Amino acid sequence: MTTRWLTPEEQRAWRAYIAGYLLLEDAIDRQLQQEAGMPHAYYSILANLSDAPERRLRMTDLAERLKMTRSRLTYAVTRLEKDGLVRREDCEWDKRGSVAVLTDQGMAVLESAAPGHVDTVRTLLFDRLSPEQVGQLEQIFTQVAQGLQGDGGEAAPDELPWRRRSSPCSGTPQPDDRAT
Amino acid sequence: MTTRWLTPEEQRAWRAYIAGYLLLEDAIDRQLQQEAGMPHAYYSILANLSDAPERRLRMTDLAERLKMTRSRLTYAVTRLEKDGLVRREDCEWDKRGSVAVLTDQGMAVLESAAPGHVDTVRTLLFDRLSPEQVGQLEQIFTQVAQGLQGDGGEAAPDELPWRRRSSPCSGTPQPDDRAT
DNA sequence: TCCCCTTGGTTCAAGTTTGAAACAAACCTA
DNA sequence: TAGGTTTGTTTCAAACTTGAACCAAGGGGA
Repeated sequence: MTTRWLTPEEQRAWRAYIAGYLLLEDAIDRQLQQEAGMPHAYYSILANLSDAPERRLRMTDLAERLKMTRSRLTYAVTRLEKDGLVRREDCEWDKRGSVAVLTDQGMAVLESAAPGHVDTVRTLLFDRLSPEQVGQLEQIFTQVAQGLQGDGGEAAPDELPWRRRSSPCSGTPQPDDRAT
Repeated sequence: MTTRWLTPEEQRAWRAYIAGYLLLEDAIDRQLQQEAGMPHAYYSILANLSDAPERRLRMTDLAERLKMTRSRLTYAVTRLEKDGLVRREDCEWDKRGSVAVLTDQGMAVLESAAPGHVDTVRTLLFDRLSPEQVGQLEQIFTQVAQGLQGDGGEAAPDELPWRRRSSPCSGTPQPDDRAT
């Protein structure tokens, strides 16, 4: 099949997208590095844990939510643990498991960094978009993400027995926020 | 000033965007790594050079176009040079300068990798978007990027004398394509 | 129960990225 | 034209990411 190249419109969109997200991620990374001493991905780990029940999540769950590889997460959590922001605990009913828990210190760091981070995201992104564009952005990337993870199947996450034991290693999502 | 947190709509958009671009970049990187033995950023270097007049560009110009730091580019070009895909030459009228040139071999590698890459971008992104969404994507990220580079001022790049000497170290943009 | 296959996590080496120097050439100004 | 600043590029160490092993432990099934 003879390659279907990108149309001029697609090329422009692609270029704009690449430039935009590179600049945006760069700016966010720098801001967080300066004000919180960690890259965006690490901040996201803290933010994600803070939203989870009991501030704890199993490594694999966390990795999946953050779209990180497990080894990357292992490395990151090790660093955050050294900094005292996260603690690792064993999962009781699955001896293979490891649970990352946000410490009080981690929560404190997160709370002190959050305003600056949110402000950056707002200033650099949302303040420049109309409400309609915010909706379009969500719609576009939701479609893209679905195609990329849905591909695998993602069996409906219905009642996996161990997810409900009284003292869960990980919990279920929750809409709260510190902006990723 | 008391932080203006993200609205629910903004939160959803932000989360979708983060997940989407992480998955997308990951997929693109893996595809290129497998089929061309290099990450997306490196492919972009080749693609960008191939579009430039005489397939050559000064390091700084290249870095700016690709939104890369200079040191990152230095490292990348050194690697590509080892692979024989790019060659470095001295800039004649500015002895500080260094020019990256795409070799024939580099061009060949690029051309063999392009179809697969474009196909990936198309399948994962454009085939999932309506024509309107493609336009929205461009518009949104153009606005974002403008805010991020325009901030610095970016004095109108009017006639810098050396840019026009008969045998330019770098040239001017050009709309052609191999999908970044 | 004994195997074998899958799953959850970590480890290790190799490759990349970052940011802060270090240099050298080009520019400007007095 | 000497001296100081800016610009173009590389270098270096430290941090981060990747992917391929590796090591349990869990889950069947014969």
